[in-house]
Amino acid sequence: MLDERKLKILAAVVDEYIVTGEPVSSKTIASMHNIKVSPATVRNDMAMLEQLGYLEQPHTSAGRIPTYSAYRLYIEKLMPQRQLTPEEKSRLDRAVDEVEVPTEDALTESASKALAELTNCTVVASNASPQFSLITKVEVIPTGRRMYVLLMITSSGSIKNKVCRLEFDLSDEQLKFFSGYVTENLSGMPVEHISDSVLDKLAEAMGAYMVTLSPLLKGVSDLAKGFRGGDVHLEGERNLLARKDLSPDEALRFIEEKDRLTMLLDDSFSSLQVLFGEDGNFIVSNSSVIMSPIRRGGKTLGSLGIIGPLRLNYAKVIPYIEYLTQRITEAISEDEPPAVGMMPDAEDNDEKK
Amino acid sequence: MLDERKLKILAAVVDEYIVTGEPVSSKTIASMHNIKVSPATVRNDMAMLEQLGYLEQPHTSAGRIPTYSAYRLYIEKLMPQRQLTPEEKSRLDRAVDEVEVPTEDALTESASKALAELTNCTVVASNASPQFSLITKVEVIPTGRRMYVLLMITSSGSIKNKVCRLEFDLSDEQLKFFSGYVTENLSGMPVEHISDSVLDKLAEAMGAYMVTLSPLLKGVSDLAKGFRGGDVHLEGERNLLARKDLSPDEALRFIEEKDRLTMLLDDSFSSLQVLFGEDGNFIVSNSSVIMSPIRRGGKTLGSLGIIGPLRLNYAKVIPYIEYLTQRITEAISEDEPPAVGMMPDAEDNDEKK
DNA sequence: GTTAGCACTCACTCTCTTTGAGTGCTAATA
DNA sequence: TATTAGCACTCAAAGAGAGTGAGTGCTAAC
Repeated sequence: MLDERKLKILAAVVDEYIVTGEPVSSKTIASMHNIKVSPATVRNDMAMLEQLGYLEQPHTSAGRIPTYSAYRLYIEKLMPQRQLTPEEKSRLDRAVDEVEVPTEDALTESASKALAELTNCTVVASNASPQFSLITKVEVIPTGRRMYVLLMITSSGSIKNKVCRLEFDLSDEQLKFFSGYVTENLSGMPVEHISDSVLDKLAEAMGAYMVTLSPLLKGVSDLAKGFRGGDVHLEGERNLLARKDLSPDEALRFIEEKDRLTMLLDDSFSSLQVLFGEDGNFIVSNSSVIMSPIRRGGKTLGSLGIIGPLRLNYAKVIPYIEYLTQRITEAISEDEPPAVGMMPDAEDNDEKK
Repeated sequence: MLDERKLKILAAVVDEYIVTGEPVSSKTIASMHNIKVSPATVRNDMAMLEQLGYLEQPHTSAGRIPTYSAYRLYIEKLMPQRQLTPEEKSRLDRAVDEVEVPTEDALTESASKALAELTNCTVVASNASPQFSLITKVEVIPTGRRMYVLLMITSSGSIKNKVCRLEFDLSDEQLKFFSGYVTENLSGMPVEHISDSVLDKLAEAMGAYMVTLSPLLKGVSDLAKGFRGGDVHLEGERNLLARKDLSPDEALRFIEEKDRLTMLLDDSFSSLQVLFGEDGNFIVSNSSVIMSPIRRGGKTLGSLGIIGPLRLNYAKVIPYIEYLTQRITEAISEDEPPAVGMMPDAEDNDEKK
């Protein structure tokens, strides 16, 4: 039913439409070097492709445009398989290699910037699963009268802080006790497990200190909440808003409600995934979202991808995304698993240059 | 030349235009209860006001719209003087009072949110002068093998952090030495004074430790740079982009280049200031920026205001801004001056309830 | 199975007309 | 002298045809 030529024609229509954004006519297709038949034949095939749901006409006397099915088929089978050029490769490598401290977060951030720049699209980075984000350390630092900065660090490399004001000044011992005790008890724990009940137990165990320190515990709880709920971060929002083929209203809404994206992503998808802004979902109409996972030890820690117009240069962009996520995946697994609850004590290290 | 009636008519035109966005006709004005003359008379006055540069016509057979001069006059003299209702007052008070730790930054942030919500405009908050942002504390915290979080806290209450990776593990003593030494030497210093030469001196003085710790000093320098350059922060960007009477392109550009706003603000303006998106400046055309300073000890620490359409409900919005900035100004000066370089030692404090 | 030929469709563009809100001017009025 | 009624005038905006041409589907010939 879908013989070679029809597929070739379909691919040509998609290619052409991606470039021009105009409905594609049989004449245009027939004039291509790799198509050796007349416009009339192309028309017949196009009519067939339309019946099969791959093409549609805005109106009777117009050319054809691809349907979502066409894009899906195109991405899966039809599009030209491109290799990254050495220049592209080195540009992408740079984004990964220049990161000083290769945590998941830092790598993703640097990669996002590069990707946004190279594709002129908006980059989407999701920290899919807070259950894989473990608490590494909790620290309290005095900063002025009765003011304390509470610091929480997670295994993915995120740091959040919060200023707490207490009723009392705390002694050095108290501070040390608190951070030591909390770190010891919480480190290695997934952020999303920090519930009020966990903290209540902690408070009980602290006994005498409790009254004094409870505002700090409250702070810990607030910080943990801040980490929870898969973050979705966008880079280069302007690229989305600036596109004239996307509705600014919808784009704005997407940016505001970006967190809802996590729900649309297959819970622990293990390879590249493409979503379209169709009917019901909240993705901008006429846009596509391409996401690729960042994995470690069989688990999907997060994902990186882009949102762009439906008529996107998939053949160019997809290899970028695949390469970057692969490099990041490598980078975080070749690094030793992040230390958990480590509290370096006063051991003298040799200091060779 | 500008008798009472003409001013009344001008005010009425501005009021009406702000509401409808359509050119205002003589008939509309004449039908208002506080105007007791016929359309013909209004027309005569309007012609006069046009000659004086307060009104203009989009085309011959249209009504009049206000010019920038008209808005200026309106804001200065003409607009109705409104008192805040008790509800409004309490809503604004809440934004200031609910801030747990009343630093300039935290107050401004909370106020921004409230203001954006109440006005449906985009809120602009500027931290005008980094020279008034003093370093309060620098701290290093170990977080995994050879990884350290560097923390910098300023007098305005901002906290920034950076992860550094070293070649060696540091002992507790080394860490303590570093943060103590750096805090001692930098605290009280304006962030913008942290230059490479200052740090070089510090490095020299550290002598033996230097080689080991120099990546940390580099980190300090990076952090200080991050604080520098008067921050302009926007809240509720969507309100700007969503407005149909403003160009999305320009709005986007404004959001991206928001920092340029500091240059347009009078260096140390001491009372409410209104800017319009005119001719050359980069402010969105047809928009107005209203900023009011936040001061302390005769110095302008920052400012808070909004950017909205030219046809803005000034009579409502300006009192909001004035009230909020005044409350913030009070809040930060009634608080004791922020402790500088304080490093609480192990002194036992009494712990009465 | 492919293609040339041809009638047909329909968005787009252009021009022309109509409409009506709003003005400026003039002459009458208080 | 200030105000107003009356009227001619202007011009953007909306609507109505008419013409154009890119593109199609169908049929019949190759």
